[in-house]
Amino acid sequence: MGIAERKIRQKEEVRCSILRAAWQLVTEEGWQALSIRKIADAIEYSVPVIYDHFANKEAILLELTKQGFQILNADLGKAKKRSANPEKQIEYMAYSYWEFAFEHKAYYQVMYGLGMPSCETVKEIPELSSFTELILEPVKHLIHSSKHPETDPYLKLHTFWSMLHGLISINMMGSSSNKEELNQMVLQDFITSFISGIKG
Amino acid sequence: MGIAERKIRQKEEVRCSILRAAWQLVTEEGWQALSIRKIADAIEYSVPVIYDHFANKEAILLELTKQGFQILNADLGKAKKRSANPEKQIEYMAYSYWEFAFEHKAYYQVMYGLGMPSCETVKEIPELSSFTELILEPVKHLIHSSKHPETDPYLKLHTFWSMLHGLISINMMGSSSNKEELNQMVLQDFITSFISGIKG
DNA sequence: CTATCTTTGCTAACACTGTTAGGAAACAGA
DNA sequence: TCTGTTTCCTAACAGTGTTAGCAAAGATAG
Repeated sequence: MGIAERKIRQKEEVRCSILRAAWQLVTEEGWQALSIRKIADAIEYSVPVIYDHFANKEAILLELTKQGFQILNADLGKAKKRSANPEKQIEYMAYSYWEFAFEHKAYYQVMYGLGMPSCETVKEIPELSSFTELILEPVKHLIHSSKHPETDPYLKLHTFWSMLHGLISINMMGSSSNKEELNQMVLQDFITSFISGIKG
Repeated sequence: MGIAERKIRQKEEVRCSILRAAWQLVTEEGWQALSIRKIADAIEYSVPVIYDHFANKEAILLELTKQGFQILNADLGKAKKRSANPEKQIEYMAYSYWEFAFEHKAYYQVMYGLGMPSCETVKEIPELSSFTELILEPVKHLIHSSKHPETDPYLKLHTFWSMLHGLISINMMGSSSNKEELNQMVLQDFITSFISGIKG
């Protein structure tokens, strides 16, 4: 019965095209300008078809968020492999995270800028746990060989993530001039500060 | 001509009642649920009257943002006065900032959660400069008496603010259980990390 | 006191938004 | 061919921000 399979494939195709259209609209006009009707226009279907594939608008954004975390995870994985030294790993991952935020600005804004409102639902992103575990490992190593080996690594992970996110979000809304220069300094400042904070 | 003055006073009263109503709606239903029509209902005027006092919806939110920064500045000012030691001043101010965020959650979310979108306009908040200067002073002192007195204080201020904001925003969307405990630790962790980062 | 002119505040509309109910057409299986 | 399902659209509901245009009330001048 290849006929049922074709239907499934077609359905999947529509679902995909919805996400493609949504993503294009987000990059072109910002995620706040995203609307169901614009998506419907883009995929050349009527509005209710979208609701056969997604429960609501937020579900679409959530899917894009997942995609974002997948890319971020891949980037961080690569960065980590560049060294076996935990200290260097943390540094490279911080740079990688930073680069992701500014090179995939649209993704980052959907992932967090959508931000505080819908973040009860964000907990249910499995991509998020791989993300945390990726960073957790070198942090553990670093703590282990520090002056305070009893430190809670989850606490440090939390701090790492939060600070990095804060730096990025404050920077994103900032002066827009002297971008490259300041960013480089702020990031370096953060990394040394963080690592020296663990070492004691 | 007391008659013109009365008119001005009345106009100011309406303007005030708009902000009061807006604020009440924000605290009750969250700032995303705020709508011009709900405000109009609350103040018992028709919709267009609101546009005689504010250019648009965002202008109302911006006004609330300003109020938020005024309160925050007052809090930080008090915290600072509790000690003459720059190190302690930074610590107290960090605590104060933290407390503000969690006790005036609605304000904080309007101030930042409105966040990245409308933050080209946020630059034009004069309250923001007093805010930065308040923190800048102890940072300068601390740098001056550190191992690296040539460090840029603005860079450190930037780092301080960003990290604190990051900690708060990540914490706000978090597990909601073990709130008090974790928060206390994360905050303490940040402060020591930051100060030790300056000292070298 | 009346006529004019300005201010004030309303109704109604425009152009959107997310979401859904209900029906028509196309398609699959008997 | 007839029946039942799936697919898909039209149209509507209930909102949103924003504005044009008009009527009533207030203030000013003759």
